[in-house]
Amino acid sequence: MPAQEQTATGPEAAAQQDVAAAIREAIVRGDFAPNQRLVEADLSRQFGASRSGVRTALFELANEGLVERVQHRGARVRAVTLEEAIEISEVRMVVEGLCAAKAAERATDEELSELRSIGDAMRTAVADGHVMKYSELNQLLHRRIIEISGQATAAGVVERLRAQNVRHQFRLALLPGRPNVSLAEHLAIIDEIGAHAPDAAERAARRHLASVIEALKTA
Amino acid sequence: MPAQEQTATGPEAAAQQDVAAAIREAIVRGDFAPNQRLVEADLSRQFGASRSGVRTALFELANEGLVERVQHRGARVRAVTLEEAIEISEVRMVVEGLCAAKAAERATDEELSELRSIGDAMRTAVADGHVMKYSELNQLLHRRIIEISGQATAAGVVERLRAQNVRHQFRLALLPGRPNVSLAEHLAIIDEIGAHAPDAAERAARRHLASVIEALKTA
DNA sequence: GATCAGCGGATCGTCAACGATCCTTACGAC
DNA sequence: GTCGTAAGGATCGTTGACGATCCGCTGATC
Repeated sequence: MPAQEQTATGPEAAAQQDVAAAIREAIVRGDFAPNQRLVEADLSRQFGASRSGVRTALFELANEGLVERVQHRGARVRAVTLEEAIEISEVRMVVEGLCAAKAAERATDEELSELRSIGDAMRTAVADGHVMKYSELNQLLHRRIIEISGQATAAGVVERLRAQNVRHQFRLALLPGRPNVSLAEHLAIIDEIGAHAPDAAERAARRHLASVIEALKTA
Repeated sequence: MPAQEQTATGPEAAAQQDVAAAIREAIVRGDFAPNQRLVEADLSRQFGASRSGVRTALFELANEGLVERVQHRGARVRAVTLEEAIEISEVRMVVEGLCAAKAAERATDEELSELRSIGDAMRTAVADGHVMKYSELNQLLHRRIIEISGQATAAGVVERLRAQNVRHQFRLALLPGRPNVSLAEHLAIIDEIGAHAPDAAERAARRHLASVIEALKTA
């Protein structure tokens, strides 16, 4: 039974509103290991919130698929299996494909130059071997494309799905040689959006996510 | 200020566990009008549950997108605009396309004959002008295809989205001439799944949902 | 030595009451 | 007549405590 006070980074000031956000971040950052039990009383002490707040937060996180809840047995961090990670990526593949298509239709010149500058930054990040930086740009690019698409529903769906397999996504970025493959696919997406070619943009986005799925399978 | 006890169909025996399900059903069935305020105390009396249970339920429904919550101002039934209904259908289009493709890969002979029998039932329902029956078969077909695809993640996403625009979906089925168009598209999906042709099945599913979107726009 | 009933601790689910916040209405000043 | 302001009511958010349920352990029995 390990001690629970590992996060010494000042969590005590959490407003009891967004205790959900705090717990979510802790899970995503890996402070809570998969399958770790999340006892309401402990969390309430740890985050300086009431048990009701923690309880509400756990319900919310359960709906997002980040924690599992069993009647009278409490909550635990949900461990996303490889099969689930693949399923999630498959859904992301088609939904982000849709967003890429709509982005290709709607993107303004200003937004296009922003995407291209992200692409340039990715290129240099890969050239310089900055894996961490590339991973951030990766997320940024995906997010911006979805925002540009103006598809709020799709944005919500993808956001929820993305939170569930950050762990797998992250592990992927560390594979040697992976950034090079990924970079070309990302640049292709940007090009097709820049050409205002919806179908081609969708295909490019799907090709990229399909490649992610393949990488997941062989990891 | 109208009286709130309109549902006389014995809601008082609701176990405080699934009060969420009861409220959800009431919203979907139209017992609660869009934008109607949902006051916790009233609901607790109406469903014979504690305010805590109602509160938890409202949080859950908010996460599903069926109700809106504002800080200190309570919950109300979320009114799905036409734009949102279109967005939802767009996401459904690509996700159900994915499911159709996977169903075409995995469907057993038994499952195929089940799908075909649903198709036959739809045909006769349209021929006999049974709109209600057709609408039910419509839902059943979509659900079964998703189940056959074995994509649990996609199933969850679609289920959540479907609950949000039942109202629009339902209004659509009542359009004159609509069932005939819809029927042909459904049969095409079944055929392509039966032919174990993933790409064609995906295209057929997308064609169908695209047609739904067009119908929504002109409604 | 293995199995099973009973007990105790731990944890969750529920409840009622309190405090905080916001909207509405009424009142007065300009 | 219009605007600003203050009281009142309604509703939500939070707290603390109680009861219900489940798991692990102990000890007796076969």
